[in-house]
Amino acid sequence: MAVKSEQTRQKLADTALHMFREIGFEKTTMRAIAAEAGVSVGNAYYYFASKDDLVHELYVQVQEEHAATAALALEGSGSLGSRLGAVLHAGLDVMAPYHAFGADFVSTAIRPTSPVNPFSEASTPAREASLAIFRLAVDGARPAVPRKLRADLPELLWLGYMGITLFWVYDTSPGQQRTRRLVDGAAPLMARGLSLARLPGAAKVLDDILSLSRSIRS
Amino acid sequence: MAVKSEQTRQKLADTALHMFREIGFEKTTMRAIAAEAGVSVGNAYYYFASKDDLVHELYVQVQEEHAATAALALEGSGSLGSRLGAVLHAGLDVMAPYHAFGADFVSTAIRPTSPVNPFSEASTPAREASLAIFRLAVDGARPAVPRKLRADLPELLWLGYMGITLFWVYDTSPGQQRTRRLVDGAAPLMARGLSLARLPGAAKVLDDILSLSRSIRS
DNA sequence: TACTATTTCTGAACACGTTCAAAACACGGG
DNA sequence: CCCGTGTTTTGAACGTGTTCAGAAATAGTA
Repeated sequence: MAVKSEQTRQKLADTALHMFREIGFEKTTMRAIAAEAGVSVGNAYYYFASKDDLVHELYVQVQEEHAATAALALEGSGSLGSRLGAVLHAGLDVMAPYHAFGADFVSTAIRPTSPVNPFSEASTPAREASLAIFRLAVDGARPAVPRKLRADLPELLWLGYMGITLFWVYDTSPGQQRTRRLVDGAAPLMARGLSLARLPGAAKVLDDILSLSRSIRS
Repeated sequence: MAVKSEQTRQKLADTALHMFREIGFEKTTMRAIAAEAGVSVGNAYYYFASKDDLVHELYVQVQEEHAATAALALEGSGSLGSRLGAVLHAGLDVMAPYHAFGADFVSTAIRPTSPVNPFSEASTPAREASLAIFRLAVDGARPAVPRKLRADLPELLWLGYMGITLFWVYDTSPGQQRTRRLVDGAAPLMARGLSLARLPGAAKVLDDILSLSRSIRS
């Protein structure tokens, strides 16, 4: 029966995620996961091709949770700065329990061949969900974001989110408050920077940044 | 005799770096390095505490070479944009032979506890040398960089260099030409962006960016 | 029920990075 | 010459992620 199979898979995933959170990446060995889940090592590999695959499972779950809480925070409308801040803080909230795990996570995720890599094929659904959140934040902003930016901004913001996550991983301050301050400072700053689009001198620079980012992407 | 000891160490380092370049990180096993160098595995560990330590050796060497070639390119003076471009291109030149190795390198380097980590204690000399290059690029720029930026800019540029390296690792275009284009576009753009410091509207934003970057750093 | 095909599961085995007790070596002082 | 001390080197052993041949359970069909 397909149900039993799904149960084993779930049990493995749940056990792994729990152990990652509680005792970290290295101590969570495949043998330990299998033992804790009550199956053999080989069986764990029947469901997950690698330990990285289990990390991917964690990534997907965190991303889903982020999308959900962020969508809630984005109901109604507000300035781009405040909306961006809400999305970023929601992300930090969701990741918080995994901070100790962060370094190992990033080190795995950054490998282009890893399923955990945010740009990888395997991460497409998670990445799209995350991008959608930033699109929502941009589209619902009042005053509205300049039209010429509206298409590119979400992706750039998502990229910035990756950067902030990186900063967060390195942030050993209590409660990662430095990252919180970074978000509080950067979100409105970014929004105000964009309003420079109306200054004649700055508009040209902004245009160049946009066209560079477009030309690089292909 | 201390000479023989140093010879063994050198032989191991040379062998490892050569193998990293030729056959990649994973295939370069400690056993293979030891065999190729004509010593036992245990002996390799007498000189290098870990495989990461050997990667650190590579990092230091690449950094030294970068500092040397960049210093050469910075003789005389020129615009900040062109000087920045020269430094960045010099970096790409030096790293080029290791592009295939890049992913594994970054994945190792990004782990905060690794000796390869650019922010780590072990990397302090290499990091300082690299920072010095950017300081040189900024100080020798004509027209001169606005005074209030001169202190912070080198570190920010170095950080940007880390970002470009990350981009380069992911860049699978032939000869990493997309990264080359990125440098060609971003270097003058950055310089022109700074010249906005004189526009009254933009100056405030720039000030805020600076003070944010300062407040975050502590 | 009995036979086959498919899915699920097992545990031994492999190569890896790393550790360590002990061997081999170098060398100055008696 | 040999002893003793410190340095250098060895190779077996450990625990890890991963693989795989085959066993066990299940599903499907007659």
